[in-house]
Amino acid sequence: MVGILEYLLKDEGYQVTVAYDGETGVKFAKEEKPDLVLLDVMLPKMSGLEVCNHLRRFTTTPIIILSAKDNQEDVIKGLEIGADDYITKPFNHRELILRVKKILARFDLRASKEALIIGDIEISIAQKQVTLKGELLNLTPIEYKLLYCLAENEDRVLSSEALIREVWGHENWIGGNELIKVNILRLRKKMEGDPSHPIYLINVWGMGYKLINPKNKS
Amino acid sequence: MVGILEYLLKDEGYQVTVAYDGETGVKFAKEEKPDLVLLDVMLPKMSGLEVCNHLRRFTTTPIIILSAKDNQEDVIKGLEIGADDYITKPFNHRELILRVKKILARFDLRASKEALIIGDIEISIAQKQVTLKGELLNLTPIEYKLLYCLAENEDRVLSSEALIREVWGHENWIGGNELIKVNILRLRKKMEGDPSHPIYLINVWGMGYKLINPKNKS
DNA sequence: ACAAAAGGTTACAAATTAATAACAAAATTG
DNA sequence: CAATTTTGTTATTAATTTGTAACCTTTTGT
Repeated sequence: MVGILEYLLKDEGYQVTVAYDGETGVKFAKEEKPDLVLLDVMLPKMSGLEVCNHLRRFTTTPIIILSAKDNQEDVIKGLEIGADDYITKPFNHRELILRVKKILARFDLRASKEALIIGDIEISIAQKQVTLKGELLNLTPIEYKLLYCLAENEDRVLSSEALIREVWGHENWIGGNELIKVNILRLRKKMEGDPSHPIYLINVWGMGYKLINPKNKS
Repeated sequence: MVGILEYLLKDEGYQVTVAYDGETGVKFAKEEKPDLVLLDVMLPKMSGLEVCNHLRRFTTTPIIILSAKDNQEDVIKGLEIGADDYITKPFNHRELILRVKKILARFDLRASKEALIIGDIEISIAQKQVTLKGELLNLTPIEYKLLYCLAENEDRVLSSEALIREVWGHENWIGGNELIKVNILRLRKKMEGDPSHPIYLINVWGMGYKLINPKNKS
């Protein structure tokens, strides 16, 4: 049974950790913080319902319960305790995958929305950090603000004046053009493969700068 | 249909307000701020999905979608838009009540976890104690609060200002940056193997501090 | 082609910021 | 109330960031 599930899920590209009894299951859940728990109600050492109850004390990770078709009571108890969905055995393989996907999609929605993504650039607002192709860029606060400001206005050209106002908060054109030039350069050095031929941070002559997704042809 | 639902829910002790079309539904939701919204996808004037979308603009109230069994597309769309659960028609009365209870319980739960776990750190809220790899850390009240605050926002960078507000309750930026620095140092001395090279309590230059689980590669 | 304007690059000094240590005030404890 | 612990303040040092200015390159209009 565990083997089938493991095979099915890994085949879909998920990373799977298995436990053969409730106790180790809870332990793994604590350690690894999975995105989803698949839980059989019939388990050695600790019943699936106990496990479910236990998990809910320290996490809101979605839990799907697996139970025999003739054991609806446990399903109902499980949902009461805080499980998110259930599947009855024997189950259709496709249905299982579908449910897993659905639940994950639902819970994904809450966490995301906290990032701006432009091509390979990901700006995590919560972490105040930027990754490029998964690698962390070590941006300074000014650089971060500048990039964030441009990212919010993807494809739109922002004038130096506008940037000075947005990023520095200077109303009176202090620092002027030099400030922009240097800091754009600094950003490019960190995020462009070849800073002399930028593909993300583009200058429009006489107008200002814009951030683009190089994969969007236009 | 509406009648059945109203009867079922009132029978369970819930206070129910009904609306027969999307527009008035949204209006009521704005006015009465319900704890839960039950939403049929087939509605006059405004589709259930539109209503869902609209509600999500001003509230995080849990939303359960009702749809016919042969209309799974709308369910998926609904979940994408931000619904929390769905029930297919025709539905089992007991199941409906269960789902409602479960959703309400989950949204209640957020507040009342027993422990926060981040890597090897376990913060027992009831006991106000912290263990690292099972060993008890002797934290002072301020240190505990600081760690707790950071743990609640795992991975999220908190600025010194935010921490001063959350931990000390000072609105007026009293104590300032120094206070944070020193207390971060004190925490690190107690919980980091090598306080000079922290693996949990990380600084992001110019931004603030965050607590991370070093086992989560990212 | 040439000058003017705009953008790119480099180098450096001033200003911030973080880590750390030492000390004094305040709060707890017995 | 004295002793201990906790907490806030200040000072020092090292590292990092940031603005400024000088200089070079590209674009544009004549």
